[in-house]
Amino acid sequence: MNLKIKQESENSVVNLALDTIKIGKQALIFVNTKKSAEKAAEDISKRMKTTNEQLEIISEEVLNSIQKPTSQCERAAMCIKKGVAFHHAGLTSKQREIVEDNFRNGIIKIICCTPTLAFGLDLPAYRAIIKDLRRYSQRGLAWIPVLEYLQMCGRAGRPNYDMEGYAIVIAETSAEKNKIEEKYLNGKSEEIYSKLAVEPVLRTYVLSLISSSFVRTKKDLIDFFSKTFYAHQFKDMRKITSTIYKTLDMLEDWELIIRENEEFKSADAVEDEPLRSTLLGKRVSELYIDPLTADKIRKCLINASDKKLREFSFLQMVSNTLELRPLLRVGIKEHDKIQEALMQNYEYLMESEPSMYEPEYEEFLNSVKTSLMLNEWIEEKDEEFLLEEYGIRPGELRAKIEIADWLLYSTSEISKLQHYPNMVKHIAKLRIRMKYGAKEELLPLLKFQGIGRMRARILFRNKIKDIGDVKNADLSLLKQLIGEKTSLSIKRQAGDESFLKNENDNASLREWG
DNA sequence: GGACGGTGAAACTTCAGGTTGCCTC
DNA sequence: GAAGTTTCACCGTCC
Repeated sequence: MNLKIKQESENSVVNLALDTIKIGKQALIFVNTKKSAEKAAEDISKRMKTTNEQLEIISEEVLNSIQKPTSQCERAAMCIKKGVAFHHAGLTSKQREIVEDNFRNGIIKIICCTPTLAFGLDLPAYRAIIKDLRRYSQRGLAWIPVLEYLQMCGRAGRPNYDMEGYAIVIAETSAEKNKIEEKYLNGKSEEIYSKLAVEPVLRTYVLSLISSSFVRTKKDLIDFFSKTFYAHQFKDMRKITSTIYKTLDMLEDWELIIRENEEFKSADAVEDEPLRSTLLGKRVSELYIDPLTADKIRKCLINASDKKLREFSFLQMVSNTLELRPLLRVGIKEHDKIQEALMQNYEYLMESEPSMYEPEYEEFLNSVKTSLMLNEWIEEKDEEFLLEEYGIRPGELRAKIEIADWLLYSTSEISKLQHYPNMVKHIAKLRIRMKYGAKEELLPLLKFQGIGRMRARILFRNKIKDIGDVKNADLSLLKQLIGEKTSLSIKRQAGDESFLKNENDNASLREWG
């Protein structure tokens, strides 16, 4: 099919976007990095002359969706004012939601996005414009899987609105055009491979089968796997069996399962060997963390018994797990700085530092950087600071916090089972601090509903530091500091009923630890 | 002569995403 | 591999 697109600029993506808007339609533009999503959105928005009231409102909303807007928020807001948005994992979930909703209702015309939008989310557009079919990988730039290409094309055409939809792939050269035609337009999509073979998945699965008593013997376990898609695809049952045996050995080493009878131990051939999970194994399976992570936590707790601990200790421990990957990367120029910070915190490490010459050292340093970043967060550094200093965007920060929190909770649970009850309190505090990004001194104030790190800090600065202070505080001062509604609410939560007029306010103090 | 500023080319650097897990109101 | 960023040499200007 031949499209005639007016060449308003040198940039074919911009031209396509402008043309789409001109014919009154919408487009999704797929690119391969967050940065280029932002750049593309900016380039297009610069060419848009008009804005409207609705867009102004959405733009404000996006700008102010976190307490203190970051440069990313400002950039997003600027674009949206012109009806163009970018969308990637660096936006907060609130911002992403705003973009998605307003694309659906037609107010936003163009979204420039990373592959986020190709999967899962149902966001169709008249045109799906695919700018990049190659993406950076270990071996340089690599062509993306055909399946992914199909996913992106699948966004073209909105079932209830348009009779048709177009997927447009941009090729820079004719050689590229040929390659794209051959690989994507006429090529076959890849086979789907079972992910069960991936080690972390396999060991998680094996543990869960045992701890839920779904399988009771080695034989049960092998039988189970022989019926999976993995086995069907892989065919070589002998190899699978040996992998599973190795997994069992690991789980036993990690004290997550028990092989009940000693006599079975020596004889691998005996398939009736009963399998049972330990108490720890059962809990780990319920917590749904990687058994390897659970083992790391357990060992760190043992190590920690004769150590001084700080927030950094826990943050580094949870950072250096598969769950938290990808970690923040230590750039070439930061290397010395991070190394130095590590030296300063060395005595607080719960795990032992790998040798500088081991391959895992790089990832270890990354975990140090990641934990330093989380540490800054709980010291009340704002998102813009973290973006500038650590290159982490608000959305990514939130994602990391959520996973780290879950791992901290798991650590707390494991320490209960392993008889380290004194850890529990520390971790509970740390979790709250991480949730709010607040220093320890704000903890009492954070118990109030409607009070986050910002308001708590304001109150604290004005010598209102705990529930008692709130109770005794002058209401007019409170109103000045944090507004009328919140003031009345926290007065009530503090048990000071003397001002009470607002019967509808049922907020009560948050409870924890 | 030297400090400063602007310019452009060369040298570096970096690069997508995300499901459930738990509990506590 | 390519886009974006930093570095650096070079040149002109002003004091």
